[in-house]
Amino acid sequence: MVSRYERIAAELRDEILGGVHPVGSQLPTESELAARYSAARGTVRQAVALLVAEGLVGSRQGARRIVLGHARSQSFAELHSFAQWARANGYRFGGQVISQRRRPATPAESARLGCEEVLEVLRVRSLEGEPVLVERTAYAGWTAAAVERLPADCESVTEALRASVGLVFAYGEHLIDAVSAGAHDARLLGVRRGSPLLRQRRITTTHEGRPVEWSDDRYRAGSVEFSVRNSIGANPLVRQAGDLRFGG
Amino acid sequence: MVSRYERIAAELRDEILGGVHPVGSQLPTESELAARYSAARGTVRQAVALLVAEGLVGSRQGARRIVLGHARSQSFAELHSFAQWARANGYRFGGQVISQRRRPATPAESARLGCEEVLEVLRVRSLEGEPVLVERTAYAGWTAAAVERLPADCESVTEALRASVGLVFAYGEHLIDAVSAGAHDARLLGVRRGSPLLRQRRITTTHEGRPVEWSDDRYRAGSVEFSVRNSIGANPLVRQAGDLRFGG
DNA sequence: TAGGGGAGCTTGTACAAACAAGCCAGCACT
DNA sequence: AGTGCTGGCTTGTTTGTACAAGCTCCCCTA
Repeated sequence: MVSRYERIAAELRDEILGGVHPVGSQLPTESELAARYSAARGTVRQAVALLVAEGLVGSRQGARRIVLGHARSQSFAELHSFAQWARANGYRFGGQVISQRRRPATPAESARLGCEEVLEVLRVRSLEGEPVLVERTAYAGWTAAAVERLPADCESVTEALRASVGLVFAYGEHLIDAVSAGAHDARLLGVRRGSPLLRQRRITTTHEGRPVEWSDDRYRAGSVEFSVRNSIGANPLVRQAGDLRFGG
Repeated sequence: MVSRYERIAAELRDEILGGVHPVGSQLPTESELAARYSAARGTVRQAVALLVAEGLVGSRQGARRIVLGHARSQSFAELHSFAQWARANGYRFGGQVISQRRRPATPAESARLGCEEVLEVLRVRSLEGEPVLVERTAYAGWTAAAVERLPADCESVTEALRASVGLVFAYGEHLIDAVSAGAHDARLLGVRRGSPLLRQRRITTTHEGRPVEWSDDRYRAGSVEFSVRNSIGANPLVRQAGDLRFGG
């Protein structure tokens, strides 16, 4: 059972995406929406707050809310899992484990994952038949057995782990930058050495905040891009200085 | 005057950042917090919701809330404005206009900005004395006069426009990918041609949803990275397929 | 005609109350 | 020892009310 405010939000979102409320137009007031849906104003506020968080609608005190855009943010799962993202968008995709082995954790991994042994997995994933992503993942030791049981061409590791051992990836932190393709990456992706790659490093944790994996994903340039919407009120994406050695 | 829930959120955030609530520990319950601050439960919920949105705290129905991390997300202004971000983090920075001219809008610009003439500005920005960013911005025609009045070494265009003509950058949409440095970019940034660059294209609008600028910013690899936190509930960053020509 | 002052509207904040949904520890039972 | 269940605890949802803050537009005035 979805909650009332989620259903109202979905209905409004459909109206926006369907052109009932064009970009730049004003949304109905909270009172109007409350009357239309026979809901309390607070419930309508929750619904609209979702759309604001998605970047679909702009809001500020005193002024009517305005439709900002048509595109829709997708779910955590789609950002987290290549397979779920690709499937939700109707792409043909695949994946293949290139190598996999247990080894002691490096100091950095030990700090991030809180364990002494990791399972290192190297995967290549493809989109529409083209290899687009090299994924180097270190799984925390306590998950190694479950990961090793997965088939080498497992489409979605996220879903497989959830189904097999009930492991849920709940929170993630992502760092995004650009790097140059090394010889190995270049061969796996079928690009020239030195080509630009879009790198997404991420650490994922369970509901309890327990780290599960630390991954370094490198996308072939032009294959994938990240999109973020924000507003003056709040936004989640942050710029950070890299490890440039200044003054050197 | 900041609101009650924002002050409560700030206090809780300080406690988390100060180690009163270590990573992995449980936050006090809503009832406890409500009692401590003599506030209604709803107000406390608003405060905690802020921390959840920042990715600092994890939350799910039935279970106590858990502290997830120590780092804090910054504001829209810091993502949007290089100057505000750099200043807030204590970096020495600078900027210089390389070229600037009015010209007719390309079809793409016309569609995005909704105008027929744009002001094209090429800027280079530096961090700690090193050039790190090439910024190619197309300002909508109606802002051209105000932008042209700015000094060539204007530190923060955002702040200057706000101060001079009350123009507020309220909403943004950003696309992030990696590209290869062309000859021009390479010379401006002092890197070799073909080096990887982190590209952030963005469109910015006013409160009313009126487009102000369309910008293509290219960061030298290693100088800057983007960070995003998300949870299974909601997240704002989205992966998109680029313009890879499939099956070619 | 240009500008200032409100009036009314709209969103934001805060409180209170009740119930629903989900988690977890401890208990009883096998 | 392990398993299943239950009751209490905690967060999520919904409604209702009241007031504050900020925006818009109209009208009045200079």
